[in-house]
Amino acid sequence: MIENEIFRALADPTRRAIFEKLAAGGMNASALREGIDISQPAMSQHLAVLRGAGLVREERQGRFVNYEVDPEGLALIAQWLAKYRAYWPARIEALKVLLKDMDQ
Amino acid sequence: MIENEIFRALADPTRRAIFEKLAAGGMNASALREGIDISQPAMSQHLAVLRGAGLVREERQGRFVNYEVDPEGLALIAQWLAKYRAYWPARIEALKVLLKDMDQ
DNA sequence: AGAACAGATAAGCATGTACTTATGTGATTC
DNA sequence: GAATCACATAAGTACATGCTTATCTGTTCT
Repeated sequence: MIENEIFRALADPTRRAIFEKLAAGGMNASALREGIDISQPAMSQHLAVLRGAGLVREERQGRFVNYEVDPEGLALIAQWLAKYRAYWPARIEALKVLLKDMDQ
Repeated sequence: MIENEIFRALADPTRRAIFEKLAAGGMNASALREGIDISQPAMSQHLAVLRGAGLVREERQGRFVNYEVDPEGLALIAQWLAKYRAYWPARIEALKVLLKDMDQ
């Protein structure tokens, strides 16, 4: 069940920070470390977890490995969230805006 | 940062099962245990975590405590997710449907 | 081929987490 | 008011997790 791995992956604040950074644009593991106080192996391990959850995907580029957000994982979160739409408060205007964006 | 507590709360499959059960309708802690093989203290602890994350709220009713989904937590997940809308694949039709619902 | 570099993997360790049993607290019933 | 019930809290334990240092793999450059 990958849903489990997604939530487990996002449960760690460091991993959410990495993911957020990647959302601004794909980059390699070394570039990702800049600004985040983290060792090389730790970053590698976090990326492996994010990758296993389908939140991130990698692509070898020479001796670098470029990482980028994988929409797959986000889609699964969206699906999970959609199950509980009956409870979303009407005041979440952000989501309405979002829907309009998607309808274009 | 409650965002952290939300994802940590949902990282546990038992807690997600509890939350899902509550989404079908509010009920007390004993009723929640039915069908889920879990001890009374464990259930109580899980509910405390879900409550701390803003995913669930409680209401004393005599010697029972009724639990129900708290939209607050779901709203925060939606907000988190909305930050990455640029990456949502267009094929998530479910969300479009959902937006139409909200526009009504 | 060998040095240098980007990154992954291995192994060990300290802390966190989910459970257990035991007990405490508040409300109801007899 | 004493027993009972619904639930919370305490304390202990086994396992998971995130880190560390050390080492390995794969690629580039001279």
